[in-house]
Amino acid sequence: MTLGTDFYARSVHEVAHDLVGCLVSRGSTAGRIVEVESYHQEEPACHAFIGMTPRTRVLFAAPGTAYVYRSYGIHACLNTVSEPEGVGAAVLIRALEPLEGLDEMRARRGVSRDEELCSGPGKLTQALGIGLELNGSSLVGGPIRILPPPAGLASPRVVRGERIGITKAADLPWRFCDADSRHVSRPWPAAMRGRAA
DNA sequence: CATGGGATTGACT
DNA sequence: GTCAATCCCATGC
Repeated sequence: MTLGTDFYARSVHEVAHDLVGCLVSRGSTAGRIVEVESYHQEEPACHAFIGMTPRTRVLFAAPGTAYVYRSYGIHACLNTVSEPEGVGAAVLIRALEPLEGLDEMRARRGVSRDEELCSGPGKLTQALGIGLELNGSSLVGGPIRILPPPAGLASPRVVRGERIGITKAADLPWRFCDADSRHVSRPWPAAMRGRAA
């Protein structure tokens, strides 16, 4: 059913790549992952770079744990803790294609267009009703569930590029997008969309 | 104990 | 394109 612990206990970049096309489900809402970014403790843009503190504790927890943090004092962002336990690494879920519970999402978001519901890390947590209280919860049988891509559906073309909105280590190509989705937070320049990663 | 910054968003010029 | 809102927590005195 949901992706298991072994799926997350790998290189965080492989996990990020493979998460594109998977489903995120919470309550009666669900969406398909179309954009992610990977973060690793060895690199200064990662919250775990400073080591284990009360704030970063969850990043070092068991693979398959949800790391939810507050961004700019306003938004919640959802990550999947990856790599073996003790390594601080996670994949930030940046955008979804809404699939189920669209009316509930519209009510929570206060907008109606499908493309505005989950096209950003702070937007999708609001649309799915994910708050800081879910920090540290399990993605393997917890209130948030991540499912493999529906059988029979073509695998997405994944394009790779630089991460968005960070000031440190901004040159690392650790952002992964569905090249053909209209639901990403920032559309890729058409010229760069030609080749899959 | 005070201060500063941030993996964002939406409104406005 | 610019900019403010808003809060947790790491850091430094």
